[in-house]
Amino acid sequence: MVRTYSHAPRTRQERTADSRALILDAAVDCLVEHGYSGASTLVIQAKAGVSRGRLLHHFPSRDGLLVAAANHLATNRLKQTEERAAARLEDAPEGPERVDRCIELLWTTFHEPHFWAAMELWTAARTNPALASALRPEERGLHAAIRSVTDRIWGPEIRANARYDEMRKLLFTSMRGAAMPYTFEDRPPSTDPHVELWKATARRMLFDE
Amino acid sequence: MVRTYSHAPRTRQERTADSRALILDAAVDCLVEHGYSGASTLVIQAKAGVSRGRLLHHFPSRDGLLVAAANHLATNRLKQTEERAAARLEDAPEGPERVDRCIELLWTTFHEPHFWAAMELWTAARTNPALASALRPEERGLHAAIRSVTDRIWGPEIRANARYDEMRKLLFTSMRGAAMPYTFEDRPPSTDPHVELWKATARRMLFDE
DNA sequence: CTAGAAACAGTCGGGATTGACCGCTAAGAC
DNA sequence: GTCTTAGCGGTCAATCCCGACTGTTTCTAG
Repeated sequence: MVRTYSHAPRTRQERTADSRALILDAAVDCLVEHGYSGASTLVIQAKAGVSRGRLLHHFPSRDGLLVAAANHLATNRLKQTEERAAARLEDAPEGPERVDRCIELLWTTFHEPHFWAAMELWTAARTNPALASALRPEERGLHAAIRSVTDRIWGPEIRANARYDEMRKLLFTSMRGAAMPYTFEDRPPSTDPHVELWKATARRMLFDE
Repeated sequence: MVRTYSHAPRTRQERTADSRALILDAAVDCLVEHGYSGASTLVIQAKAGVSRGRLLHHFPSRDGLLVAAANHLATNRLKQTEERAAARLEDAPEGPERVDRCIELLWTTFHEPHFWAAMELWTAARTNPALASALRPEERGLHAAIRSVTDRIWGPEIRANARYDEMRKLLFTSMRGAAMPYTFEDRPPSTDPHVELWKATARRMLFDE
């Protein structure tokens, strides 16, 4: 069957950009919904609502598609975190009371779709060298960006603390480690006992002594 | 082709136990080598060196096999940790010097094959309810056991410390979180900068103030 | 000792997945 | 205006994987 293009006339650049974004968004969604092994090209193309030809034209191999999805995810994840941070930063208090708010805010970023998508990619990267090479530089940049966002969340006052850097690293890794079991636990992460632990530890590290 | 059994005569119980162990060990190996999606029943049966009939007789479905592999892994992981701990505990000093040794020992458990196998299962469990249900009780038991092993590693002196429990939880989750990026990083985990951070933090939590 | 079930061995069909491929349309260079 | 090529649409062959199934041997209960 032959079908004429129904799109409004567009430049090639626009078309390519649209197609890629459409497909990559779908790929990330599928990663979240079905996991790495369930994110087949067929499922992705269905989710994106594109033809097989269109998908394969832009991403000739599944590996390449998922590598691109990894990069796509990194930039999006950062953008989202920045927006969210900006939104919740306005009425944030200073001093010790700010600690609790910050920890709660940071903890939420560890059970969002983007986090799970990233985890799928990390896990898959362990046995997929192409994916690992793609992830390495991307995650480095992302990490630096995450750090700057985190710094803004905590605010200049806390950031000036001598123990701030240690606390930041410790909480970041601890939260990631605590988030993992929620792949199979179904209770709400917001009630995680670690939250209180983090609050107490952060307060002690920053304000005691 | 018809082939007579070449095995020495054995009871059914023994045979079943042998077959299951053989297959489950292979399944865990495949999980480590090829990841969850690469651990197909065909690959596992090849690794185990068993016929298709033998594999399917004991594990009629791939899901069931991987669920069983999860349980198998849990018990083995614990056993191994206990042995290792016992071996390295003998000449361990007491007091602050013990802290460094303990942290190094604990950190090694986060880049062993068993850890990666568990991570594959956790990740897969997120989009696989059957696996998630199997993991939940198993991990609960494992967690309790891990805790008791950890307690013995730290020793009674440190364990008596008021902040011990907080420190233990914090380090455990932080190590897990710090271990994840090593799916795509290829530098040696033993040089991870977090190690120094953990040592400093633990010492301060336990002995300062 | 004998029946019946467990413990295999090996084959096969159905379904899913991947990427090659052929053909067409429209964008953009000249 | 024409010509080249990017951007698709849709089909197909090859492959892989899972689990059903058939047949055979060994254990074990009675």
